[in-house]
Amino acid sequence: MATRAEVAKLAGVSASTVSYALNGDRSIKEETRKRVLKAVAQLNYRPNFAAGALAGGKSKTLALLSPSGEFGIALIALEYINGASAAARDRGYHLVIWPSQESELAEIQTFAESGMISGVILMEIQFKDERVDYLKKAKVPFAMIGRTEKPGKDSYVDRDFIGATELGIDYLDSLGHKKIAFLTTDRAVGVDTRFSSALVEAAKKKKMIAKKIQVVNEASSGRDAFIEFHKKYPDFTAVVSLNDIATLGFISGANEYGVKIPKDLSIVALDTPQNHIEMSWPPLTTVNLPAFEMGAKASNILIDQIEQRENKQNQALLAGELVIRGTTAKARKSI
Amino acid sequence: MATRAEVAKLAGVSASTVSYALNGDRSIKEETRKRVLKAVAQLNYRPNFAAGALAGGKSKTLALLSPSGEFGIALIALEYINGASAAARDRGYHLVIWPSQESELAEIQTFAESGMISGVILMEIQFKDERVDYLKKAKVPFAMIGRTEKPGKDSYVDRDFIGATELGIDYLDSLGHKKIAFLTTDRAVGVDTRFSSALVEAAKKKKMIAKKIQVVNEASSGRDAFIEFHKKYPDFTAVVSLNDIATLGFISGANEYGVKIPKDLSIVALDTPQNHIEMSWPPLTTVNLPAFEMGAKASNILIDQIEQRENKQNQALLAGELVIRGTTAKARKSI
DNA sequence: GAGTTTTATCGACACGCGTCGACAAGTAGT
DNA sequence: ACTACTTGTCGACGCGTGTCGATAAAACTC
Repeated sequence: MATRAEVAKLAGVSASTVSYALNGDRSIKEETRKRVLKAVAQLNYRPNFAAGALAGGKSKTLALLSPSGEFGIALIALEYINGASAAARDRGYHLVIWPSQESELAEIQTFAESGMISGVILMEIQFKDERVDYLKKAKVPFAMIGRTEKPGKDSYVDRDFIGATELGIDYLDSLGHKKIAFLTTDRAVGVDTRFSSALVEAAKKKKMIAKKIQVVNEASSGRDAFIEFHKKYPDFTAVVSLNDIATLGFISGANEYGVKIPKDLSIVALDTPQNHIEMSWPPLTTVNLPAFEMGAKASNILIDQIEQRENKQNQALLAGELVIRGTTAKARKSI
Repeated sequence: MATRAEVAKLAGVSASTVSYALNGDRSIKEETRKRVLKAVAQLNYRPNFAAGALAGGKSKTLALLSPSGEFGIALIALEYINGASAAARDRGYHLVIWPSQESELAEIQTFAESGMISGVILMEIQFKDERVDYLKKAKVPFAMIGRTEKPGKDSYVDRDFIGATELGIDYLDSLGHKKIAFLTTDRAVGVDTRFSSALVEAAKKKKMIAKKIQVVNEASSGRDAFIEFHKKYPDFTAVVSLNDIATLGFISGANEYGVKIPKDLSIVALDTPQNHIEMSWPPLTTVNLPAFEMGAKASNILIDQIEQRENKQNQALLAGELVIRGTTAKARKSI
């Protein structure tokens, strides 16, 4: 592999000039720069990663902390990872996946100090999240996908819950649905309640009746939810789901009981990653979760922060778009 | 962050002695080593990553090439990533996710040469895979999850197709199923045919009738498959599925047509990642795909290779285990 | 006990880059 | 014409580690 010195020789300049020509930290005559770039291309030169990190103290590597649950990384994480990884690459950074237990939190700091890592992306943020507190104390730059109860000035990317629910509700309203139920996992006050309270608000605006059905993140729970729904709200015509896996179970339940989707019952899913949509039949109408974009945005925000562009926006909310597929239709005339 | 020099001073030895004490490349008096380790612990010293890479030419970083399909990283990839990442960490390595287009293949080589990457893990291996050819030519160490038609001495981890299908078939046999269908995506000769031909063999051994139903990797295709199955093979009592997503559609179809699972029809899925199981109702009986272990094994094989432990086994086949859940029961008495 | 090998340690250097200070040449202001 | 900047370039140094050669001490050999 070519080194800086070789490029310098070929271009007839000094080694440091090559550096400046490439990084643009000092003014360089345009003609010289061109000569350098030509030499770079000719030799297929690429700055040595380790040397750069050593000399400059910048590793250009981001860590994505993934709380490894029972099944490891959560499904949705895939698209975050994809987005974050692609955006990082576009800016000359790398993304390493860091399956983390809580016990390993201290390790992150050590690695950050050892130059391995420039910043951290966190997912599955809790209302109160000790990881956030820790990283702040340790002065490791970080960005969240999701947000804590009071994010303050911390960097984050999150869903625009209000926008997303309104997209779904307004669409159901336009189809004539007036009595709906919604599936949610929220138990106590926490991250999940952001969605359900936004939904209640949106429904109220449209003068809909919206009843809550509690689920957990399992297909079987979705099926139970259908049974509950079927019994308690026989005259309801639509369901909004805030949990992707339960949705699939819910549809199974409907199939099982002979309730036709979308003729008898419409379903809109609000928090379903792209990859899950292909797994349902009929294909789900969703307000899609722009997970790829969220991951990408998280990377960009984090890199801005690392590079000290403090003027830049470091918080973002993304709503997603309504994508009409096969689980919604006009409300059947109410009984 | 503490440096090697500080550790040396505290331990009362030279800097190089610290190196040798930690890396064990030269003999060190046991007492000295202990003193060094104590100092290391005391200062919470961790060798600077970049410096190590620069001096030693070893970056201790693995790249996992993920062919970014339509939806980015494939679902199953998650567990591979988890496993590979965890195993890498245990051996002091890092795993970066590399969303790759074919066009970027050359980039990998450059990065490998620039010291950024020590080796590559490949997934979604094709029978003929140009990436494999490229990496071999470029002399970048690599390991495959899956394998090419003729892997030769290349490192790989793959499923034990024969073992996995036999587990599934033998179980169905023990339940009295004698006429089965199987869902598969194989069209031409390729990776997918490994599974179906193993299945045909296993069925023959048990004197079962096994009919093939062609699907593609979509839920709707699985539903179509059910309809085909229902019409063509009304007296068949079991289905083996080799495609996870189609399986879910197949079950939807069964629900829709009032065919009760497992009473009327048993289903065994052979290639279903853990994360998909939770999405079906009833819960799927599977021969589980040990994806985490496969990822971990791939890391370990690759690291062995990078560190030149050539004596070690560099190919492995994993069968998985039969996990009985809710989609299998004794065969209904045949008509 | 002289010669030889082994063990344990040290000092020095190289890896390739970022960046600071120096300096020559050019430009602007008076 | 003198000073005061600015622009463009270079040489030198340091980042923290791996590792080679040298050396002193210890352990064998006959």
